[in-house]
Amino acid sequence: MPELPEIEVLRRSLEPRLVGARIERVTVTNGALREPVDPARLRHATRGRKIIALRRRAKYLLLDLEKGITLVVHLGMSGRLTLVPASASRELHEHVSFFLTSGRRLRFRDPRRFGLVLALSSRTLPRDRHFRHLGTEPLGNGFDGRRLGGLALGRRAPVKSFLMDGRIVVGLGNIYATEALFESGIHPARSVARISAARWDRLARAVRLTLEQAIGQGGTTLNDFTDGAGQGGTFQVSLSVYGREGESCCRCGKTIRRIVQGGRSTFYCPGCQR
DNA sequence: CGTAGACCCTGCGCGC
DNA sequence: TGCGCGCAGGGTCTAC
Repeated sequence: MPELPEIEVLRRSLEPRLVGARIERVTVTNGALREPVDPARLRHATRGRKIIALRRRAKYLLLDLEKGITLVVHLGMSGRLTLVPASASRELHEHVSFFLTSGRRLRFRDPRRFGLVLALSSRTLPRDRHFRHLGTEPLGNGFDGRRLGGLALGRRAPVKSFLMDGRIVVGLGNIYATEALFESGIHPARSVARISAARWDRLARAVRLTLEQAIGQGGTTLNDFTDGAGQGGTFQVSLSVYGREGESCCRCGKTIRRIVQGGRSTFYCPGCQR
């Protein structure tokens, strides 16, 4: 479900409703997520605290609480975080819920349980093992072709795998890595050792543009992504190649192909991408 | 060191 | 209609 644009859309939708709210009660109905949730620890770290800010790092949503605690939420593949009335009935796969003093409840639902909910010290969070090795933010100031090309030095990986490696650049998953490569006319299997400076520039621009447009359209809703109010996005209709195997390329008319890289589907146009 | 593959888990759509 | 299969937006660990 969620790559950088979806998490950013979620962050923006929740921010005005959550900042200033206080966590009153926490329930954990199934703590068997990517890492087991310790209900007592989670309660102790969050109960009674006010939410003071919402941030995003990579695909992690960060809720800063009073007294130096940050509540970390990752949606994995199928996670959803929504704000509902406290009295709303419990959904299937609603694993963790934060009841707020405002009479609402922040609901974490995640059928596949690849997601993550944990409380960390805000101060040491950058050094935490989940964050320590994360690469550069593609919407940040320092991100350009030069930086990207520099990070590729000494590597030979296919450019698609390189873009999806969170130690290099964060936030790009299967959809947006695929789309950015189409936008920049680069074949996904091309080795990063064989990409010119001009192409790194084009790629960095395409990454930024694709992510910004997706955010502007509320993210990509293929099956189930929604923002914090349950609203879906529309970027799926703007996808040029992702999920379009066998269709004609919107630019050149050639048939879009699907290959498998690192166990994931990659879609590309053999006419436009070299 | 960098890279490829297996694995975690549930749900859905497809072909038979 | 029911069943088995392959596939799905992420991340981590292992073996080479």
